Amino acid sequence: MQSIYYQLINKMEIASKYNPSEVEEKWYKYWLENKFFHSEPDNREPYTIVIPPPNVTGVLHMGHMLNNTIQDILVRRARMMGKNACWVPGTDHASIATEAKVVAKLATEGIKKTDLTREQFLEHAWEWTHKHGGIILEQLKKLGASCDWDRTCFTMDEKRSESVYKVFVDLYNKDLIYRGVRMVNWDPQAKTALSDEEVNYKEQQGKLYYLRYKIVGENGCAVIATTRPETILGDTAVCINPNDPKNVQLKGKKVIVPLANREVPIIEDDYVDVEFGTGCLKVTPAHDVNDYMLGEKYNLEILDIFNDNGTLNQHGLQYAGMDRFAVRKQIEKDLEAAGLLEKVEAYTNKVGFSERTDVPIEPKLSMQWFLKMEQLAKPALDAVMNDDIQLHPPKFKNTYRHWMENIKDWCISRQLWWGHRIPAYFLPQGGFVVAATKEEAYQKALSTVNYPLSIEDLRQDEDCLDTWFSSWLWPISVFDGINEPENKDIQYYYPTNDLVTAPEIIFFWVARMIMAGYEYRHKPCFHNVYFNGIVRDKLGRKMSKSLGNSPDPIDLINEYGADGVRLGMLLTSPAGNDLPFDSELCVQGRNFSNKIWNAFRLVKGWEVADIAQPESSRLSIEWFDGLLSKTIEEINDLFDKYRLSEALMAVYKLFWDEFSSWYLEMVKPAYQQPIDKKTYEATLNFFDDLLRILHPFMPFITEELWQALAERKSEESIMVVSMPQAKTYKADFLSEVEKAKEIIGNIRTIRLQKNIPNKEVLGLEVLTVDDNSLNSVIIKMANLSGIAKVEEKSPGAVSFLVGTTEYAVPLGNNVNVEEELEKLNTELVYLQGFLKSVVAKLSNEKFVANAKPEIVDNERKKQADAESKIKTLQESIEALKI
RNA sequence: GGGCUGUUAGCUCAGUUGGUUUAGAGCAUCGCCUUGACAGGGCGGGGGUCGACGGUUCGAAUCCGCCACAGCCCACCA
Repeated sequence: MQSIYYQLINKMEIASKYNPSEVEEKWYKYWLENKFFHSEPDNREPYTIVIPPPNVTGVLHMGHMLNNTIQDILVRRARMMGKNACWVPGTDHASIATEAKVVAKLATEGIKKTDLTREQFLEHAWEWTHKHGGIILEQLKKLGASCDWDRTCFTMDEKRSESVYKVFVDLYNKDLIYRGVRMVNWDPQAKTALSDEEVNYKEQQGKLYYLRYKIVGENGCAVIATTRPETILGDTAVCINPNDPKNVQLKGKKVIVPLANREVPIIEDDYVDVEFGTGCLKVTPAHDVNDYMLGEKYNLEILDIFNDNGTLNQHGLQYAGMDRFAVRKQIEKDLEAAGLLEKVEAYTNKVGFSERTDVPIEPKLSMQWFLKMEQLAKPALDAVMNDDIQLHPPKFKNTYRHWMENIKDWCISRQLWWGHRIPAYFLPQGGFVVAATKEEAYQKALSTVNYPLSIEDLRQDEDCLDTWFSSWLWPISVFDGINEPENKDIQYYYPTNDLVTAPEIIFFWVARMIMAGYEYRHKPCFHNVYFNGIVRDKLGRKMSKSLGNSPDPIDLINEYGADGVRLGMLLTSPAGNDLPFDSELCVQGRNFSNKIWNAFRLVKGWEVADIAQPESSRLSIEWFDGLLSKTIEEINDLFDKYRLSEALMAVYKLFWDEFSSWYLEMVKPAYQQPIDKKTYEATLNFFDDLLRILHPFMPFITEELWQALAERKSEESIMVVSMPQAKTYKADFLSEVEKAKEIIGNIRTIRLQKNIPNKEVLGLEVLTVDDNSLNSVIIKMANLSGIAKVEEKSPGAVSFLVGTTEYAVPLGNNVNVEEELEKLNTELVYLQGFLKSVVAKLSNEKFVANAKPEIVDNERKKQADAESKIKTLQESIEALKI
């Protein structure tokens, strides 16, 4: 099959433009059929990446595109470097996001979540998941992702769920999980607690209300400033700063809460800012984090005035049942009417909003499950600080350390149904047991209670676990390393090698995975973390659905080809830097595809004959062979440093500038002339090597051309051949070629300036005794009749310097003396300026005394070179003047 | 408010313990070329007092101080 294709493409007129859509699907299918993506443990060194699981019902956006392109490059390269590469794909159940989508979908059908039982709701959720799930994985295939699809996981599939329950029970048994009343960020719309990380603070134009609290047994008032007058119904104290001279008269008194008419004490704490408002603070322990801390400290009563949906409860008195914001408006009027409102000022403050529902969050006391973090954080912090786990770029180390050193306990419960239900079972007469299954819980319960108990008496906690509580196990759970800690896969693939993710989730996910890794495998879960930037639009705005500024990656792939888009994403994307995306970048990627395609057309179009190899071709091959090795070394080094964009640029220049613009031109036979066999074969070998180096970046076009480059057996693929290795090369020879290129460049410039067509053959004189081994190449590339060694250049020759050697192109009457003089003078002025700066340096005694000897020697050499060049120039100028 | 980054050509970025011609790359821009791989091309050019000001040094884009601006993270004064 492959050979037929090979013959066809050889005979056929190849199209002048590369058509990606024709080839991409074909090769992806070919790779799948041959199971090239699949990995099983063997004797090779493993290379493992686990995908950051996208939301199960999500669709591919530009961020995924960038993230997965990088992973695919790393995986494909590792595979070609001889490693057993395994990239595990999967999806995340994304409890809040998915539940929100299902609720919204049900709402369009007129169904309220509260009308459904948990089981009914979950049926809808699973239906939704099956319908929309996995789309994103299919989209990943379009970009060429070489994931081991046989290993696809879902955070809520059987094994992953089992892992979650096991870990919960284990941590509970280790006394790291506890239940407690805490002030949480309550989302009254989603009716769930949110982590601090899920709250966005926004500036709001609000009001600052000054309220009068009558002093008990006196005529006076304490005036208190607040932004939230509705919370006075939950006030259980008023607090002043003990060092505040303004409020000494309040010490030890009691005041009456307006409207509620309750007496509350005045307490003293230096938490209160003397400068703010009146220096008096109302304390509402149930509805403000800081007030809660004061409440704990002074043992104040806690009065919760809200229902879960943000309306007021019975403590809200006459306002019971009203929404919190309606109450704020009403209470302002009522206070005013009662003469208890001193004044109202405009005030700008920051209010927390739910990341998911965009509703103002309500600090609320609530019974939640927590995971103690201090003990878990310790090894995770050390691992990053001592580089057992390296962050790329390393600037994130500081951020990481700061968070880990100030870590707070993780609230792991969420008031949702879609997710892993907390495996805690309440007993009929109080207390609870924690166990992975209801049966185990029952057994455990029987041994703790001394009353008759049936399994139906157990009531499982209604809440779910935070989504991250399953994803923090991901590098372990995808290999089933929690359930079967000794299994072959986990032993072989763990620790994974690289993690590629966005810096936004360094705490949500990365830090927690590291903790889980040490807790459950006593090893790092990966060795390197590569943070890709955030994809922004041209104006620097984050791409988002609401702004509508995000292109659909699939559209881009259709327009520019997957390889083109991959290149576009990576071209200006150093690790950790945001990527201002512009489809122009994909144009550059597509143009490069086309360049490769056309280079292939050229080479494949050559007629091969049994003729002698020209000297220039022999030299060109020697040169490119060396350059290839040198560049491979550079690329390897860049990959070691995770500088992927720079590695890509090195390959890009190697192919475009060095191979296409120089090498191919050097060996190209004259029009309709054949090429010698030796040169042809060397060129095909170079092409083969270049395609291999390019493959991780551009998998499709490289496969297409590699298959067509030579006759291939079936089941062969570029993706499983080895990456070219650097050989030793002669650096001197490479720099000699650079000099030859400079000579050629100078002659080209002369042609351009004198309007001499490339077809016209020129002569070249060189004023030196040294031989240049590359004359044959120069003659060919510059279209020269020959190179003559002379002691004095011809009259009417245009000269130039390369290094300290002077070259001259005789042009007869063609020389414009004025122009020539001006050009030479410009160069002379530059060199004299340069010489002056060098001489100044060298005549500075302190420089000569203090600088390293090699630096001084180098300056002397610069001086000699400049002097020699100046002399040559002056001679040329004199000669022209005659 | 606290902390961490950063500021180099129109744009995106390199610049490796201070010295390698008077700062580089890709893209963009400009000029010229153009039947023989490729106009999605070739060749050539222009463009930066390295954010500002001080300091250390024989020598600073590079080290130190201060300032300005930007981005991110943390906190969240009622």
